[in-house]
Amino acid sequence: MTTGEGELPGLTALLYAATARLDAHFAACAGAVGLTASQANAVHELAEPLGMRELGRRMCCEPPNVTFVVDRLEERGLVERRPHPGDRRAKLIALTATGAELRERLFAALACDPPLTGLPDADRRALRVLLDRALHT
Amino acid sequence: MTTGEGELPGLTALLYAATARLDAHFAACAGAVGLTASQANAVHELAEPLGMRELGRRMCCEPPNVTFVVDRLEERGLVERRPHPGDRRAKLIALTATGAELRERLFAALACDPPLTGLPDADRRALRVLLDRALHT
DNA sequence: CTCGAATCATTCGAGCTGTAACGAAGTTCG
DNA sequence: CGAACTTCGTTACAGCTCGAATGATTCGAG
Repeated sequence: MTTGEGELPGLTALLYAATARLDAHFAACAGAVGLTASQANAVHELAEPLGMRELGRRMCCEPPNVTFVVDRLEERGLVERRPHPGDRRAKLIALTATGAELRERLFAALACDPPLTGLPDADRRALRVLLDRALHT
Repeated sequence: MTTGEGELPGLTALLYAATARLDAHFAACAGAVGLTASQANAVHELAEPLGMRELGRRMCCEPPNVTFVVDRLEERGLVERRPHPGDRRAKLIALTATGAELRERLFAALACDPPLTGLPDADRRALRVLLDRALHT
């Protein structure tokens, strides 16, 4: 949550600040099309119909959460639960026409002025290398 | 939430992965002393008695949240609300003896094997520079 | 084929988080 | 002084998230 006392002061804070920037941009784009961040996360992943479980995997969250978010999207007519052919337990979540149109607008908003774009490519590459190293040690 | 389509693929994911690592360590340390991450965040900041507002500022969250978390800590006898001398609106949140002892154990846990420690100092410095640059552009 | 284990989605309970609105207390200014 | 504004903490409400438990279905071992 804060420093963690062990790395040089500031690194942790900088990492949190960077992800906060990313979150803010995503949430702002979601809000611009009338969605919450979580709902937008789901819509974002629904390029094609997915089972609840697979959708949860791609959204990086647990199944109950997917149920909750899909409920809200279904109430608004943006997605529909379809029976899964060949597995009567499972369901396929698919965007409706309205949902698909909204997904297009979401992507358009996301492409507009994303964070970290001011950083030169060389720096971005260096950042990737360092973060990758940090995560694999 | 995910890529954001505009930076090189992976940078966003790496940043989220890094902060997830930090969160996981903090939550694990909190759990080790019987606290949730938010509760531990509050305890962490309570080096001295603070007003609700100031505590919220340091925890990086809104006032209602502080009320909620302090409620739980107070129920467990880890903190107490004291009247603020000189401002009858405000309260001072202070650790009890039990709370202070638990805070010590929290810090001990946090110091034990923190993330990103395997990274050489040079890399850490480079990371700081790059993140700082990314945030100020 | 049948019974037990695994998997799917859901529900429940708890906690976290924010915005809006509130009453109480302090501050400012005519 | 007294009215208007601000600030303090709280409450109410809505949404997000997870772990545990549940019922339905599928799969696998014998």
